Amino acid sequence: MSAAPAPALKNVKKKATAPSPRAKPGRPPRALDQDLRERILDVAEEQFSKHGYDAVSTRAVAKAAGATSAMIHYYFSTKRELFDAVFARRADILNVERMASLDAYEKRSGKDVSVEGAIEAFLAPTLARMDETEGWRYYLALVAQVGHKPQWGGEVMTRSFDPVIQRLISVIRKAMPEAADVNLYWAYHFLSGALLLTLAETDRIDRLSNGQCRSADIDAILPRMVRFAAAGFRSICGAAAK
Amino acid sequence: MSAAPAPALKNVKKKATAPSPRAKPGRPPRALDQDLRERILDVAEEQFSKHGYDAVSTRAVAKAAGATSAMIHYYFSTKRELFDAVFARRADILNVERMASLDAYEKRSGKDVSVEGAIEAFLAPTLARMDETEGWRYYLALVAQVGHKPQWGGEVMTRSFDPVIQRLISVIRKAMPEAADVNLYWAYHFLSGALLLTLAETDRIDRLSNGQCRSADIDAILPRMVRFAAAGFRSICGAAAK
DNA sequence: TGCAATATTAATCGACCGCTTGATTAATTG
DNA sequence: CAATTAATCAAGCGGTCGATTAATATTGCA
Repeated sequence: MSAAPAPALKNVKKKATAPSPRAKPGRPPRALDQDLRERILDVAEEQFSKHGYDAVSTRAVAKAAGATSAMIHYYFSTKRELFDAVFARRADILNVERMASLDAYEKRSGKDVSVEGAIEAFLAPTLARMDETEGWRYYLALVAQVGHKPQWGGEVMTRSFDPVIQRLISVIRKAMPEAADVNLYWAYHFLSGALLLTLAETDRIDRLSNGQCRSADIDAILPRMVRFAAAGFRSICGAAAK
Repeated sequence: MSAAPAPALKNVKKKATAPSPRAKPGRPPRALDQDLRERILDVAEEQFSKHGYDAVSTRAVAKAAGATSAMIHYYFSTKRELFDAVFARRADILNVERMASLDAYEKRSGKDVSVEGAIEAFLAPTLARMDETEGWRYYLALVAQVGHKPQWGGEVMTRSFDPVIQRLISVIRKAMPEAADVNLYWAYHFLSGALLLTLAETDRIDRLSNGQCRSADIDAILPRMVRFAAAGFRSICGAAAK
């Protein structure tokens, strides 16, 4: 029997949902670190975003966080679980905000729900984060990558974001009661693509437009994206659509 | 000095444009391969598409192609050049088709150029390929990944696809002479995102819509995407846009 | 103070990485 | 047939990968 508690935890292999080494206080014996843990998450977020999940080693994350690679496995067990933690951290924040934004819009608009209003309520919280911190920009670019990553990328996205998307569509449906579901979903698919490419913040559009568009210029993007998508929704979901 | 010709070629390091090991017959000594080379490209295309560039090893490509890893470096020198070869192969085909499609549309529509027509001419050749072979589907999903890949992803996309995009915008401009360039470029940005997410063929939309949308159903996608994007272009580029 | 849980490290494991080497095979041409 | 050269392989290079281990340092509470 080993005396080390952490390996003991690992040996039984993530049994239930959270093999977290956090203070699970039968008796909280020590000021749990929390600090290094967050630092690891920050660094992993940046590296995954800048280079992609597969191009980043746990060693590289450890070094940049000023820790050893063993610490990463101590707090997160596997590289994949480290990624999941990175992804979930801000997804939870974002989902709360988006839901609240949609709720607020629906409440204040009463029966006068508009497609523009719903889409704006959906997009604004996310895009606003791009103007906030580097960390949020790293995270959102990571979301864009994951959304186009084969294998488990799709599952991560579905698990994290589908509920709020269904909520968005339900609000839009109030603005267009005659719309067929298939068309609503296809329209969302197009909107989603536009959003993800924006979150990626590659400077493709900057170069293509010879500097006339700046991919970080949220104030320019948000109103245009709202109008673009709303017009798109109407054109394929509206009464005129065959 | 080594007797082996291939390493000798490598030692001077890709000097000019094409260090192709093809028969450059001062005296053609053997029935040049061409066969294995294509097989390697096919396999690399599939693996890069399915797992991502960084998750695929040259050894894995070699094994799946029924060759040794040395053969990959013999034909392509480095992993990155193998990728570039994979990417360029079908990009060249696609660009010729897209240009021809836009030319043909402009010619046959005369002065009655429409936004819908231009966008259709731009999208149709690409989407049609998705119904053709597995190879094309692998390739197009790879394009979607690269378009959201940090670091050198953006440069690869720009180098390969920017000319035909400028051509598209020039045709659209004929349909909307009053449109400001900034708006045209932002509108294309949104269209591009929608297209890339479609090419990725993750089945996110399939699950989200509970099977009502199928991401492989090009006949359903093309007309909707054309209408969606055209309405979007008009809404932010049109005379009504402030 | 002692004890048990947490936090951390250095060392290590086997597998795999991109890439290179030296040699061999096979086709072609003079 | 001898010279030439593309095509191929088995083996190996130095290095990194994710993950584990055993030992130790630190802490909070009884």
